[in-house]
Amino acid sequence: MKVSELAQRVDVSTDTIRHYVRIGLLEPGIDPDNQYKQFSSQDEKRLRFILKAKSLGFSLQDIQAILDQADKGQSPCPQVRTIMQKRLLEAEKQLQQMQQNYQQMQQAVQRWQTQPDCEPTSEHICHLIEGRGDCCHE
Amino acid sequence: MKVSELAQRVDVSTDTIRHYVRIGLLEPGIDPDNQYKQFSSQDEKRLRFILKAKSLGFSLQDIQAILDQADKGQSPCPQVRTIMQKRLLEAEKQLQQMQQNYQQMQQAVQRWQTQPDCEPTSEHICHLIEGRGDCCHE
DNA sequence: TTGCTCCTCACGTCACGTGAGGTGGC
DNA sequence: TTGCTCCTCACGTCACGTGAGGTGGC
Repeated sequence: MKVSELAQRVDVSTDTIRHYVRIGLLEPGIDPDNQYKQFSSQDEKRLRFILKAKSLGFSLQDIQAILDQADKGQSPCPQVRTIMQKRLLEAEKQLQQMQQNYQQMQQAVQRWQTQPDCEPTSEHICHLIEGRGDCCHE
Repeated sequence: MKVSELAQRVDVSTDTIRHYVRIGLLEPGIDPDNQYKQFSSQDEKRLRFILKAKSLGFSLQDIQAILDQADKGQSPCPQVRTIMQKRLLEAEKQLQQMQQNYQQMQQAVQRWQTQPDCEPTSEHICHLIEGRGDCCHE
């Protein structure tokens, strides 16, 4: 099948598929007459696998390594477990970081509700961002 | 002061400062003799402002717009409030997304604890990623 | 002269998205 | 011929980090 058909079947953009081909995750056949890519049902399975792995937090590089291993006929499972551990730790840190940031943002918005708008001075650019306290009224 | 001194004082890398200069967030003077950048204490304040704004979730583009407004002598506060609303909503969505992903990752790891490693087949690349059920032992 | 700092390109990161410019299929 | 799809560059996104190759200061 052609790019657009595959794209429809698995519900991704043709650009995404082209990207995966570009970086070697997918290797479709090529029609020698017109250079059109020919995707087999194996390619479709491979693509679905890629998307599933992505949704579990693997990077495209991770997935490349996993597929390489499997293509060699060896079990990718040990690698999968190792990488996932790493990604899980990273995700935890990121999540905590995001939660902190989010709280800070919320708190800022709350504080700002009782603060007026002010003109910038040579000392302060924006009192909302720079901290609490009043501003313009000397 | 020179790049490295400023970098030390506000605790960022010289590369970060150079980046901000490159995109116009900072506009230090330049020593005509040696092309060295000369940062004033106003530049330092500006940099501290940038970092504070960043920590509140503003993008560098946001900050550029805010600084432009303030440089014109006008109050950046209304803009600041508007942008923050937008960023807050975005952050909320991202946070929820990350939380969902994180849960999925955790659940996957749990399931995998009772699943063995298996060789890839023409039908399956990695049963861990592809779903539940057993694999190799037909 | 040595070792440190400064400088400017220019490319890499991550996972695509987006033109531009050209071709095949019906 | 028209309108749609396909193709390949090649650059943009975000906030820097990282060489490479060269220069100033002490």
